[in-house]
Amino acid sequence: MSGPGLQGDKAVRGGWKQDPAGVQANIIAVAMAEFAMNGLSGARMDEIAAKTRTSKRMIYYYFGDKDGLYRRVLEEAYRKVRDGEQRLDLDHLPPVEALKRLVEFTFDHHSRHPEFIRMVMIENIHHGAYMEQSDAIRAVNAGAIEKLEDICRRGRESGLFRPVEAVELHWHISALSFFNVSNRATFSGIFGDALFTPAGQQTLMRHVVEMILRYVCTPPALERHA
Amino acid sequence: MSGPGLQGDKAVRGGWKQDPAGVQANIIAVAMAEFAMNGLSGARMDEIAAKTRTSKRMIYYYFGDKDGLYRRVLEEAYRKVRDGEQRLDLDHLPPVEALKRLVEFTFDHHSRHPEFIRMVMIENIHHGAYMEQSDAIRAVNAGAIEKLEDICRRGRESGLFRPVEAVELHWHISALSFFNVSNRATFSGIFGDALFTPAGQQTLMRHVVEMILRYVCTPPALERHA
Amino acid sequence: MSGPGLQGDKAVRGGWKQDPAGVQANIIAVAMAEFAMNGLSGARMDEIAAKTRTSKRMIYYYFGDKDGLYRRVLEEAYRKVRDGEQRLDLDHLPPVEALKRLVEFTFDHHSRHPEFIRMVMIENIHHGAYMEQSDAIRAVNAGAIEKLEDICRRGRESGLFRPVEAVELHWHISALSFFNVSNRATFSGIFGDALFTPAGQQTLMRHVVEMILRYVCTPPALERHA
Amino acid sequence: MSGPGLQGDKAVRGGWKQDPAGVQANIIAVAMAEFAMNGLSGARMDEIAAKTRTSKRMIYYYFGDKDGLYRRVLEEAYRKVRDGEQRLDLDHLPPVEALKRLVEFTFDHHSRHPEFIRMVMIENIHHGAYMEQSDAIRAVNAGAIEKLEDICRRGRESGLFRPVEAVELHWHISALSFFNVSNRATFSGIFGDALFTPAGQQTLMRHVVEMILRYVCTPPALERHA
DNA sequence: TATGAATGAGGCTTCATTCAT
DNA sequence: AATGAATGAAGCCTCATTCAT
Repeated sequence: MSGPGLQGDKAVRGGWKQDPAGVQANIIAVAMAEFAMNGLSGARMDEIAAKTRTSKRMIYYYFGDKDGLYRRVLEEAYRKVRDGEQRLDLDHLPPVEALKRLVEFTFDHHSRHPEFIRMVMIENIHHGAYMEQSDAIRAVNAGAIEKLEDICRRGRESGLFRPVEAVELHWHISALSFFNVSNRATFSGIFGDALFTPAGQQTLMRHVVEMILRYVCTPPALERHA
Repeated sequence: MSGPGLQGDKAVRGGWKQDPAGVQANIIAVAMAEFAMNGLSGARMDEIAAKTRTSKRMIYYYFGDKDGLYRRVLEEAYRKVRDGEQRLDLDHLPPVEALKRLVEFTFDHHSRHPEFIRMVMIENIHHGAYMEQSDAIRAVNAGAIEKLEDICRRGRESGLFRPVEAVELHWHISALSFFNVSNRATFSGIFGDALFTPAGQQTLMRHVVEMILRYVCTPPALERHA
Repeated sequence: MSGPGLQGDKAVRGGWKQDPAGVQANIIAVAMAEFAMNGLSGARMDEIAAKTRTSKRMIYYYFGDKDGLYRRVLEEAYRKVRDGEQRLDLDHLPPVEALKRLVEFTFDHHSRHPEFIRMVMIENIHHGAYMEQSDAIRAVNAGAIEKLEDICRRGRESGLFRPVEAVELHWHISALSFFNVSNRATFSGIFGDALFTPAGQQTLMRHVVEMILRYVCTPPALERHA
Repeated sequence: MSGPGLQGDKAVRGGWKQDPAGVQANIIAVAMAEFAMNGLSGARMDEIAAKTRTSKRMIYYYFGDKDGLYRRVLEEAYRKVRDGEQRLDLDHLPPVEALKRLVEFTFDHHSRHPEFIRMVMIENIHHGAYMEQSDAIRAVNAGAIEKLEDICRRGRESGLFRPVEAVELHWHISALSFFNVSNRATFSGIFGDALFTPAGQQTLMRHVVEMILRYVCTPPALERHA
């Protein structure tokens, strides 16, 4: 296999027509859509190649094989989501407000990035085997709970929060935000889609925020933010 | 064409060697394990047949094709889980206790039936397309929230519960119980598996119960059950 | 293979419920429709059995295997058609009239028995291999040209006909009558179906009669019968 | 998906080892023999592939599936036959001679191309369903009766022909020429093969020509050409 | 005579991947 | 860097037929 050397993120070079970074980005975007839509074994290399602006050969050239492509797409999915989270600036907000904002953001962000949710679902179907092989994914997620740890610390210091583990709190927030997207099909298939209309989602988000706050806050906080 | 008609649930008659119901049950059990393990396109009919006590041909005889088998397995997964829930007797418990028991049961039950969780994940990967075709699945799930509705009603009548929608409450309980199993691989891959040790799971369950109760109960309730 | 003994054409016996001859006739009728519709390899034993008033096992009991059933169906197809021809009484007609009637009858009869035409097409697709094995079919067709021989003889004796071979004349009549049914699909697909409307078919039949008469008759005959 | 785009008719370029046009032609030739021999459902893709200079996979690459291959083979069969007809130059002959030549050519051509006859038989067994889907086949056959129309017009203008429809005349010629090949097996099985020996065929062809001429010509023509 | 269950062989098709230029 | 042609392994499914009662 004669893979490429280093493919920097630098795009178009000089007056060339070639654009390795752009081609790779295009492949990844197309592949993410296909994997998210059909799963790992459900996605077809031919289909991916056809929707690409380049050829099948190039996919193998850049990513080695289907698994390599999948791994890279999974990495990018995490990267994109974590990048989005980085732009949240909560340091200047009081802890309750900050937590409220974080939950709202997570709930909304997940619902706006179903491909990410689906990539994670797929990775779980595969028992996390690909993520395990990828240092990049672990690196990308390293700072995922720093924000929450800061909020928890500040909340506890101000006496508004009970002592709760940041990781566990992240688990709660994730569960509610993730399930909302991941299980929409089956849940609405059984119980109707009232919760998934725009109005239903808004209410649901408010309630999720409230649930988290009621869980974290010492009793008096409830009155202030419900 | 060459499939069987309706196959009653009556199993072995007299000293027969033939046992249609048993053969079908065996196929379904094996197939559930394979589908849960590998997904719909990931599962192999050959593999399923090999692990069966019968032959590939019989799978097609009874279930038509791979999709037909999958649909039937999905049905059975739902049926098994709902049957388990039916055995819960909460009517004699006061509402807070009943809700506590229901949440614990759900959390525990889901964690004890990962194949069910995985079948539902897979069905969601497929956008709920197979469930949509199955009247049986809708029928099986019809009574899924009756218990919860009863608890909510009793809780509100006794003044202990705020008014909450049973379906939405079911959503919250499901989200927390489902995510615990469905996303275990990726979550522990990123944040470690502390939450998934036996001790971690017990703590988590307690916290999930508390989260639900804090959400549902009018303030004084918290002291009584936290 | 434990085939049946003699299955006489005698139908229902005494007060029995069983009716071997009727069952066989039913099977043959169904099978003829299926073979005629789909060809030998295209027809499905399951499909045939399902449309029968009996079971698959009985088909094998009576006819041995698929080929045996096919052979028997082919025999019956020939028998039915030749039986129809026997009912034509041409002896009392003058030869030109008799020939005219025979051609009209053949053309019409073929068009009314497309299953027969299709069975013969199918047998030709199979290079006549099954007919070759069947003494019954040869026997059934033995007298097929006696009528025509008689007409030719009478025509020639009366000076109205040129000397023509009865077998060859049969060939001409068959060709025109057979093709009309056998190639209807492709011919009308290419050239439209004007020739196959009721009006078109009537004209065509008149022209076929004329063509045969012009071929057979000494010149003056034309004026009399065109 | 993974099929080729349009494959130009340009064959081998330079010193290539690859030869798409040649490979396709080879597949078509082999497939035509197999389909003609065994029918559509009777033909085996494995058998076809084995007799090919390439692999089964390439058949699917170029033709999609068995039906696609069959359709293409049917197209080529029609194309080959119509191409042969195009090479007939009848414009310079007087109409009676031209018609005679055309009938002789058709009779002979059909008997020299039994695969074509068998493909058309098979297509009729399938009720013309594949031809219906193929614009190519309709296109190929578009000009099939132009020659005959010209002959009829010239014959009528010279007073030698009665007015006859070219399409219907084509039907008569086709019927006699087609049946000669299509029903040879059953006809000779019943009536012997005297008509199908070389001598028998020559006589038969003369008689078919005579039959057509007698049908078309005004009376005096008969003496000149019988 | 009758029937549902069972079967092995073989059919068609698709997949990710590599080659040749 | 790029492309159409080519491939082997393996997938799903169907068929005529027989068994057991």
